[in-house]
Amino acid sequence: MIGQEHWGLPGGYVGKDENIDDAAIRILKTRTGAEKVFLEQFKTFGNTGRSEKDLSYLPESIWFRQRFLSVGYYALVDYEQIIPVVDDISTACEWKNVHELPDMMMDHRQIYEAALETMRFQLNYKPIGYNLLPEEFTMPDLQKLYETILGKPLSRGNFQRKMLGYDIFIKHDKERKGGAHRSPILYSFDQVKYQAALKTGLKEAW
Amino acid sequence: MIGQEHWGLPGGYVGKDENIDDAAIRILKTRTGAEKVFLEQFKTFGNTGRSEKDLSYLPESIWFRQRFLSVGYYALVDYEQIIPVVDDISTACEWKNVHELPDMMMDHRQIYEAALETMRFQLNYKPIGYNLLPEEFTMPDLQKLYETILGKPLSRGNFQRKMLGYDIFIKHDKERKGGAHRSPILYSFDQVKYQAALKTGLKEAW
DNA sequence: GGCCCATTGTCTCATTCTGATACAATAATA
DNA sequence: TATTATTGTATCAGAATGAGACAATGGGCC
Repeated sequence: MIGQEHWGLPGGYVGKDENIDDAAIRILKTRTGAEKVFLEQFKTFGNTGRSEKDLSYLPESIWFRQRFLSVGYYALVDYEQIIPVVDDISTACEWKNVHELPDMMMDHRQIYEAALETMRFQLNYKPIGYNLLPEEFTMPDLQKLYETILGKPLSRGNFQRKMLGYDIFIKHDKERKGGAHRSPILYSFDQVKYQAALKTGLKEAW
Repeated sequence: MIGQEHWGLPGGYVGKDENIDDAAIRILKTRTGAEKVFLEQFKTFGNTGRSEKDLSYLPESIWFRQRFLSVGYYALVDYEQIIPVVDDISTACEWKNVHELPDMMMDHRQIYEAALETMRFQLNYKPIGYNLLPEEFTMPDLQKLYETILGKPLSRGNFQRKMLGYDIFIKHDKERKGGAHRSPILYSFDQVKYQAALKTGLKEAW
């Protein structure tokens, strides 16, 4: 952020004649190039005085000197395929490792944590992996993805049992060779079932 | 709503120097008198053209002719203890039966449905009942509350087993007499455990 | 080619959770 | 005292979950 030593989460304005969901799609596309990925609103942040510091040296017209709301959205993308793009008010834009997050401006840390919490929670109800894994992947691949998001290890056997129980995969008749051990079976997502599961959810509640 | 034949959900403006959570608390208090009840943000609505009708006969300054966002909050209150209060731009404000909901302005129907969905979902993770039931209540009372929210009947025995398993109640050594049948046992919420369950959630996820 | 090792697929077992149902307890009433 | 409606509680089968075992397999090594 120009004139600030702190990083911030990427964001942008909502156009006066733009739906907020469309704004999220547009901003994601502008800043990352990503399209048609999982993108969901999770929470709106609207505390006053969100910027603790004295910002009077900045022009009054700048957004974070006025009253504003941040409608939080999070997206799931494959970071290797994404090149972050700087915007007008920033000096840099890049990926950061979640285990080495720098200090962030205003309440962005809190926003990040709310997004993470929502995402972990959603993991129980919505399938993930499409767009995050290659077209063909193995169960250990998928498990690593879940473990990364949850930040903790999962039991192999039980993970596989649970996932396959969801019945959203297409099993291929081939394995991925490589490594001095048994080869894992390759799967793809069954798009029809995957999309259906996204809508109806993986679990019933009551 | 003045000049409109349709009803709307109660709402209000956020002050320029007011946190949105505080605004929700204030508006709830103003319109219902309720304080210190369960009140939670669930979703933000920001489509353009949310009012389908031609509103050009109204002054441009009126809020729903301009661009606006609605940050949705829902509260749980005992409707017998609440008297809805009219605001400046409305002609009436009253309770409606959810099974006989009138047509609502703009996207308020959608907002209502999102709130209901969130609430039903949360039922699995957060205890409810405090402020909605009298200080002392029975398991059948609580079950009726759940059934009302979920809109479907639940099995008696299993409901009781599950609830008591949460261990958030204080069991009293008395029953509520009345009716030609066995008297149900009276319970209260254990405030410490109840509040703890509100924070940590009733279920673990992964 | 035969042996070893790391990882994977799959099975089993015990525990817990859930849905369905049954039955005994109890208060009001006749 | 018998009847009835509702409640408290137990039981049973099935599903879901956590922990662990074991066989299968591909590559490296000799």
